[in-house]
Amino acid sequence: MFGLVDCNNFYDSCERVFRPELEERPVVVLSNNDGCVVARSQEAKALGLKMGDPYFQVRPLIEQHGVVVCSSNYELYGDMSRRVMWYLQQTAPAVEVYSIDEAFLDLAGMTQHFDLGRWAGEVRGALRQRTGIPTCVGVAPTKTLAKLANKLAKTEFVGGRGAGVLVLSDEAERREALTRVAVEDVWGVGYRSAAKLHAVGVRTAAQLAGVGDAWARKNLGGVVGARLLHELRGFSCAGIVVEDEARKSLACTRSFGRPVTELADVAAAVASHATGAGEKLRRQGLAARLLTVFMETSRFAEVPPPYSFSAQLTMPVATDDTLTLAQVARKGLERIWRPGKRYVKAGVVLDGVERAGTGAQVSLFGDVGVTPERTGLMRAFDALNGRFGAGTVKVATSVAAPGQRQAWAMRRDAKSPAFTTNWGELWAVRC
DNA sequence: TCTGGGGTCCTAGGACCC
DNA sequence: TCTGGGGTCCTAGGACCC
Repeated sequence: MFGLVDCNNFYDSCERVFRPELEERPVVVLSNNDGCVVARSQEAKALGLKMGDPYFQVRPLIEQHGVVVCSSNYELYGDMSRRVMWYLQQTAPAVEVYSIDEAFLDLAGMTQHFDLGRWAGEVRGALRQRTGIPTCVGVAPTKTLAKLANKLAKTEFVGGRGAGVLVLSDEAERREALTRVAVEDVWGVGYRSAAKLHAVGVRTAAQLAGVGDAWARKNLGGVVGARLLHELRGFSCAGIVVEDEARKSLACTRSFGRPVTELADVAAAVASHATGAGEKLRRQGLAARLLTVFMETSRFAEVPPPYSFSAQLTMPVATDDTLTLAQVARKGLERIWRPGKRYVKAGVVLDGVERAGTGAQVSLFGDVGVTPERTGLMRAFDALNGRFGAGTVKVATSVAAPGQRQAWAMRRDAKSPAFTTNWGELWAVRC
């Protein structure tokens, strides 16, 4: 059996833990650059605000109803997520951290000894008490069914019914649950597949489970579709994946605060993203062999495609060295640079990720990349930024010329304090 | 004026290799 | 008349997830 623990309205719930005055009010959290709505409280959902709505479009509605607006505060959400995941890891035999607000639990072997419904209820209660975050739990024989059970548990819980837990333990319960979920709400059925399914009259998860395997293979992404049907029918096709073993790529990408036309500005952003990517690698003890640098123009402007330009470079040895990554990224950027365009986003993506130090090839030319001096330099770099704050030490090319504002800097006008990760922003309690 | 960021998996054609 | 099979690497894009 698999469990799926999913935090309710996660970003909103994180804000409410430290700002209880937001309780029962409509609240939205915006993406970087205050671009889109990415999280909504129940009250905000009731007003018709949708995931992904551009802020500038829904602003009148937000102001009309006095909706509280938060810029995204990933330091806070990341830290709250770690607390939730840590507790789950103390509690369940194996945990797959699926996203910032969700985890799959491997409950194999617990079926005979525990009442899983009761156990899941205790986990919910403990999480609420220890972290302040409300959750719902689905339990079922496959991951896809656990997601589906979670969805039903959440719908009932929000509607004032149910305990926030649903266990699908036998065939009758499984069949009944499938009839209550719309096909577009099944995990793995997106916008495109839903349209195809509607066109042939498939409306519910139960009907989807009954379509022919051949049809699914042809129309739902080949083997991906076939697996989906098996999982809905109760045959597990995917196990628990412990996160660290699984990481294959890693990225740092950002939209600019406003469109950028100069190479120096895009190059500064790219150097900053290469720095960020190097920090992520070292934090996780990883090194990468492939680096992709890309830049994009706006897909919403009246300019024909292409919108995206990228170059992938192979490094002689896997590296986690910021200066090497920044140099390689710069080389790639020069290769793809086209003047006369308004760029809105750039990024660095690392592939060919491996454990640092293991399996790393030795370069024929000896001194490429990993020297003790450079390893020491990076250690000092991380230590200084850790002690005195991110960005204390930077790559010079990422810094704007004296007196100039960074053309590409992000907008975050309504960010809450980093209540749990910054000494200067700790929550103040008056007695 | 203003439309996120970080992932996974899959496909496909051209260049190039043996 | 007749021109293989099996790879990797690169770029690009589609579909899906949270």
